[in-house]
Amino acid sequence: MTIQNRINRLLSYKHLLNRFKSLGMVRVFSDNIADPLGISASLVRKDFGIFGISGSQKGGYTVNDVLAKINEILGSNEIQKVVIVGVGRIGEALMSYGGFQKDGIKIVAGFDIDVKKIKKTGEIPVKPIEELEDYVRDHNITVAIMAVPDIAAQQTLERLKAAKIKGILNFSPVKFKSTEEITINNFNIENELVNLIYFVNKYKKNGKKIINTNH
Amino acid sequence: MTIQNRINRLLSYKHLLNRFKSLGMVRVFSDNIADPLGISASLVRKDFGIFGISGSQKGGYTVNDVLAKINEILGSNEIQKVVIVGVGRIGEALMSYGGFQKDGIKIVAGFDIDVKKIKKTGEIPVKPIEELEDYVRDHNITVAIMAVPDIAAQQTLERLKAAKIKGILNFSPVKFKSTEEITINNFNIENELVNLIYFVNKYKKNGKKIINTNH
DNA sequence: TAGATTGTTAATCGATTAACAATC
DNA sequence: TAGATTGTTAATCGATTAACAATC
Repeated sequence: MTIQNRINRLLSYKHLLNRFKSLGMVRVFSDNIADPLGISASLVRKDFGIFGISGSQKGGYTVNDVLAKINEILGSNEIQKVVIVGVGRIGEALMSYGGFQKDGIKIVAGFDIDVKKIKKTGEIPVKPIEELEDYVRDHNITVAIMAVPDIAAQQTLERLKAAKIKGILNFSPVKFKSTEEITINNFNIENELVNLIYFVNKYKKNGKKIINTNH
Repeated sequence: MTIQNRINRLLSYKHLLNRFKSLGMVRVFSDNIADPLGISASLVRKDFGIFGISGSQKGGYTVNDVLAKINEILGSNEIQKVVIVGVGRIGEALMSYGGFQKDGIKIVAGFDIDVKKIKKTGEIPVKPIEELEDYVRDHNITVAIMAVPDIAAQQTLERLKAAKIKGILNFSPVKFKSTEEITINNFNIENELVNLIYFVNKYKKNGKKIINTNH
């Protein structure tokens, strides 16, 4: 989980530094970054060190340099093409959401088993699921979002595997395990809700003041 | 983060034990649970110990007893009422999703600023945002799902705080920090995607066979 | 130079696992 | 009893933090 934490922090650094930048700040010290994020300055410096971001003992880190380096590391400069399988309400919501662009992510196509969903026009086409494999190969896609109902989950996974997809963000209620061939990150809403409810109702109630970590 | 991990594991145990049960299994050993989940039997026993689930050295744990205890711990027996603020595509998707029931969670109302979304009929009513505070007080709601666009996020948070909501599952693209008064779990799709893309394209590419942890 | 910050090593902290005594 | 599993303590492992030498 260490890499995931580090990449998540990198994103936090990016957002914070962009805000610093919009305030006109040019240079920052590790403390300036650590404090708002509630982590230690050592960790910021260690993260930077690991990713080859260096500063100076005099003036800390240059905001623009750090941002450029982070974008380079995260690949936000090239466009990362992603497909969505399952164009229900969640799939549609993600397709119409414009916020991925700033991270260099572009949803290039949707796929669905239901012919009524097929749409050749519009910004993002919706294609029949049968075309997934060819599309993924022809457009060199490695990552897919899976937003299908539980009964379709297993079958969809097989299709994605057959298409040689390497990473799946899985919104279906069925959890799947990663293997060497395919990385699957499960986005399980039920789990999150149960967790939160437990925390709020059971744990915090006992007069304890535990602040949750937001993952 | 320890509690969250433990509760997540409790949910995994629950799902696995339900499958064991459907196969007709009556008793299980800690090994039987640990292996499919890829954790150690010690951890299973430790988790059980912490939550007061006990077994016997002879026959391990009784499936039904463990399930009953887990449901009790998670509060899945009583109905946990949750409201949704922001009835866009994601909000609607969650409202129409029937899978929360098995975990004892019920979405009892939606709230929106847009009068066109208001709906008095139907299974789950959609009310004007102005009624949130009264509703939350009258129905003793502690947890809310926030599914609003970024521009509405800050304002919505203020309303939820004013309504004395204790826990928020935040689907908006704006991250918020938990405080002592309110626990906020951010469900940030962009982060997840950037993470996954980095992992698949950059990290795994180097011939390394790292299996992701699915959180 | 004196002061302050980086880069890096050592210490801490917490979660998970291994080991094993107790016990059925 | 012998064998196997639980419950629990000690060891390990990894991530974060503290400390500090190097350096601007």
